Amino acid sequence: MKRTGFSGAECPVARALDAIGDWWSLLIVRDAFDGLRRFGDFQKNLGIAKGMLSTRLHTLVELGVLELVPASDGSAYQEYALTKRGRDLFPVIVGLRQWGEAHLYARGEPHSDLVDQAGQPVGQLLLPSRTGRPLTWSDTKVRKAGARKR
Amino acid sequence: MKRTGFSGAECPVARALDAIGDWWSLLIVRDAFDGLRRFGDFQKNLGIAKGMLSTRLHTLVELGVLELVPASDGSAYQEYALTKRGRDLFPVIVGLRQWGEAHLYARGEPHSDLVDQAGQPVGQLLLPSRTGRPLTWSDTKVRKAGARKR
DNA sequence: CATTTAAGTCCTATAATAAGACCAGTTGCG
DNA sequence: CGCAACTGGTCTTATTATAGGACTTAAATG
Repeated sequence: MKRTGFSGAECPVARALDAIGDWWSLLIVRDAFDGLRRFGDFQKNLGIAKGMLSTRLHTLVELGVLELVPASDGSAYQEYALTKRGRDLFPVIVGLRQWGEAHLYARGEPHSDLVDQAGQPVGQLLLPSRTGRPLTWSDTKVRKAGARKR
Repeated sequence: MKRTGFSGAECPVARALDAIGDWWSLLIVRDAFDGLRRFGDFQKNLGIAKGMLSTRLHTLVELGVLELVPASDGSAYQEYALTKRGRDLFPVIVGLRQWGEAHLYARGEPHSDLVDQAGQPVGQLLLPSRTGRPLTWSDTKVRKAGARKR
C-alpha cells in the first residue's frame, strides 16, 4: 500500500507536502538555492544514495521545480536548476531555516546564516494582511473550500 | 540502516527537516493550527494509522512542538496543543500553503484559503532585510558557519 | 591514450508507513 | 445503574520507501 496521498486535497498545505514532502526533496531544493547544480555535487553534499537522488531529481523535474539545463561550464553534461516554480519555494526554505535557528541550536552553537548581499542578517519572515499589517497565527483562520465569497 | 540524520547539521534547514520532516509531522502541525486537539480528530481528519499517529504525536511532544493538556471539555481525556515552539512553525505552514495555492491547483479549482479575522485574504509571506526592504531569493546568500563577524 | 571522474542504473537489505485486530478506560443514554 | 458506543491507544504483519553499493557508459583530464 502506497503512502497516503494528498494530491487531491482541498488543503494547499497537504498538496504541497504530497508533492515535495517526502524525504530528501526539500534538502535538494535547499541545495539548489545554495547554488548546487551537478548530480555529483548534490550527491556528495547530501550523502544520499545515487539511486534515491536520481529518483528525486526526476520527480522534481517532472513537478516543474527543477529543470535540466546544459552545464554552465560548456561541458557535455547537464545541470539541475530551479525553475520559477522551484524558486517560489524560497519562503518555505526560509521558514524552516528560521524555525531551526530559533529552536534547534544551543546558545552559541554555530550554524549557517542567511544574509543579504551586504552580508547583513535578514529579518524574520512576515505575513502581512491585505493592508500590510503584520499577522500572527492567531490573527488568521482557514476558510474551507466552498465557503467562497457570499 | 536508519534514514540519514541531520540532527548535527550546521544548516538549520537540515536540522528542521531532521526534526519535523518525516511523513505526517507537518500535516499534524497543520491540523493543530486548524484547531484540532483530540487524538481521534487528528486520526479521522488525516486518515492515518493510529499506531503511526501515536508515534508522531509522541515525537512532537518530545520535541516541544505539541504538549499534552487536560481536555478542554472537562472530561478525563487529554488533548494535544501547540506550544510556542510549535506555533513558531506558522511561517513554514503558510509557506507551504502559499506555494501549493500558487502552483498545485488548476485555475478555478477550489481550495481552502487563509483569511484574517475579518475574512479578508492575507498577503504573501515576505522576507524583510534588516531595514525592512523586501528580499527575494536572489538578494540573499547563505553564509557558512564559522564565517562569523570578522 | 589510459586513467579518473561524472552521471547515472539496478539490485538487495533494512527502515518507515499502512492496515487492522485488540484492549482498557470513559462517556452517554435508557 | 448497566450496557453500548466512543476514545485513546498498543501491537502485529504486510507493503512501500530509503540505504548501500556494485556496475556501466560517457566524458574529462593529464
